[in-house]
Amino acid sequence: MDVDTRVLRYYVAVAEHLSFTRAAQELFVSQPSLSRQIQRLENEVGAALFVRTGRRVRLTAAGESLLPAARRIVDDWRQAVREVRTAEAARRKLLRIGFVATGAGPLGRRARTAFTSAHPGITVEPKRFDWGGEADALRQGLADAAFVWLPADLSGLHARVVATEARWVALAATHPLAAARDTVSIMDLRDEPLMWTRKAPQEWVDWWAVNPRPDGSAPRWGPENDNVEEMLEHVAAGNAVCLGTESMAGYYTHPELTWRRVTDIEPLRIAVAWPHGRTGPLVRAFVDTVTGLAADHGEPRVSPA
Amino acid sequence: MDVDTRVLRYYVAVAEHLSFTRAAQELFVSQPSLSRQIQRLENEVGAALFVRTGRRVRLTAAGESLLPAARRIVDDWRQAVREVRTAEAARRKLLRIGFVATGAGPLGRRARTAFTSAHPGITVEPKRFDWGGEADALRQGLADAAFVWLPADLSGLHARVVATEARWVALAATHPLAAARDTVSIMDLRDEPLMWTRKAPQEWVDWWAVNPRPDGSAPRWGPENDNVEEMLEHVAAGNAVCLGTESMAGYYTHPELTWRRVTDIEPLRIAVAWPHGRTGPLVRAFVDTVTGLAADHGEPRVSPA
DNA sequence: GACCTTCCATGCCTGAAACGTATGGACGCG
DNA sequence: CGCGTCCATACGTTTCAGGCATGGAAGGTC
Repeated sequence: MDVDTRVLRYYVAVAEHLSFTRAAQELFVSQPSLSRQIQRLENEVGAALFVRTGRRVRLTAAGESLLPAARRIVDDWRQAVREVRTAEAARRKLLRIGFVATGAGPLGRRARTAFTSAHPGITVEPKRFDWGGEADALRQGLADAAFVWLPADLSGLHARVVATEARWVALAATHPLAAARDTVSIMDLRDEPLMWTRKAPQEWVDWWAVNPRPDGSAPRWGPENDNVEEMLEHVAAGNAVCLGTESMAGYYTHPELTWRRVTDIEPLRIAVAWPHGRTGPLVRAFVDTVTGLAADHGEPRVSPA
Repeated sequence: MDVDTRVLRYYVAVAEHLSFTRAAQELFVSQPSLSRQIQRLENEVGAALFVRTGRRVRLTAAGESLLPAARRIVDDWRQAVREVRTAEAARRKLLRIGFVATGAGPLGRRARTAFTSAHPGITVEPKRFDWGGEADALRQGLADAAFVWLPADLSGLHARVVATEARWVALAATHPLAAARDTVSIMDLRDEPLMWTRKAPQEWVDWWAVNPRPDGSAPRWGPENDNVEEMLEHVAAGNAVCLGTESMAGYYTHPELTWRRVTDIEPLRIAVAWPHGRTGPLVRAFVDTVTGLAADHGEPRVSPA
């Protein structure tokens, strides 16, 4: 009689991929676990939802008819939670700004101070998320606005690009390249194990890793991590190198770490983003503050993608 | 990010009763467990849903705003599951008839055989439920039609009273009343421990127990049970007596059990019931079969309550 | 036709969470 | 000022989702 929305998400994912294996990868669960959850659900509703015939999976009539309800419930709950979280923040006079690592760098701090002096009653609450988490945080109502690092999934969001930052590479202080060069080329990093994360989609990881490289080769992959601190720990320990932003080179100085500018890869584009739908006046005011500051400093002002 | 519809039902129940204790009773969970679940939910959505101020519970603004979504999701899922179950039964050419204990007695069996000969391709599947479970089974799509023992919660259902049955009492074969009387009065049972169940609502239990008694007294309560078999085991063991129907006196004969007619209490009314909304032609045909047979034998034909 | 790959299901173990019982603590009432 | 009511917390138990290892069936290849 009862279901968890998690199970409904599983069901929708399998229905969309028509594959347990691929759905399990997308959902970050093991394939056996997913199989069992679907079996449980089928048992609960008293009908098979999928026909598994060897290497092909397809929906049964029951599976087709239940699917819209599953999507509806998942979306309904998502939206309801988002609204409650947003309303609660508004009630507490909070403006929650999501970001990753250094966010928009100096622009973020300038925006925060400018906004605070213009709206003295409001507390601006910076909220740090794991790699690729800022955009989801907006969709889940965990932040009111965010500095999103592109590329990112912007569905359900408005976004304006407000800054770009050159990319740098972090090396262990003892790394040969640190001594040899003031700036490096992406091809200098050909054989270096590069950090990656499973928190962000593949597209995001590939963009950061410059995959494929200009010569068509693939990067060598190093350890996985969820956020800046973990990443830099690995780098300082000499297990890998990582790409980051110019701001990160300034913010995360560390005796065992050396930053070098990478000259021949495209810079990071940073957008200020906020969710679709009714947004409070504070969000609009913050976005305007950011875009105003960005324009003053010659940053591009771009329409949403 | 995820919720179980169970938790949403808990939330709705607390919101309706504005009391954790009473909601817990209605939900058949302990009050501490309910408190924990609500806390979890509040933590999940990031806002208090209730204000607990000593002996009074009331909704917060967040609680008010989340409530419609919670109701919507619970109902949505209920309905979706009901439709899938019903469609699956139709696909398998099944007509599932819910009942409790002996259902409508001889009328039920006559209806079944008549229906089966008129619809040879259809399998009629009798489905036995625990006390008070027939009506819920209809709402949950676990049966297509049912013989419902009144009083019952008929919300969401159509119902027609098709039979009445005199009530009898079951006694251990060794019970003094069994030897002394051919029929008994409800007041003869004043001091006998009477069976009861927590599967059915209080109103149902009270009606069966004739509570209050004609003289205003309350029954003496004996052990709890979920269905006929459990009930009669207790009675045969001499732990209690129980009220039942005339059919039960005929169906559940047992060397250690004696049945006696109770002369001075109102008979059981039995309705054939089916869910609101689109129903297949089979359901309608079955209902017509039953009402036709009931009319042939002089049973009342009554509109829904 | 035998082999191999692919993909879902099953068995087994582990960790988290939901439940119940017992108990604490705050408020209202007599 | 005790007493009852009602929600929260503590603790032990059971249930269940998750991962890993493995089985078994379907389809493709040589």
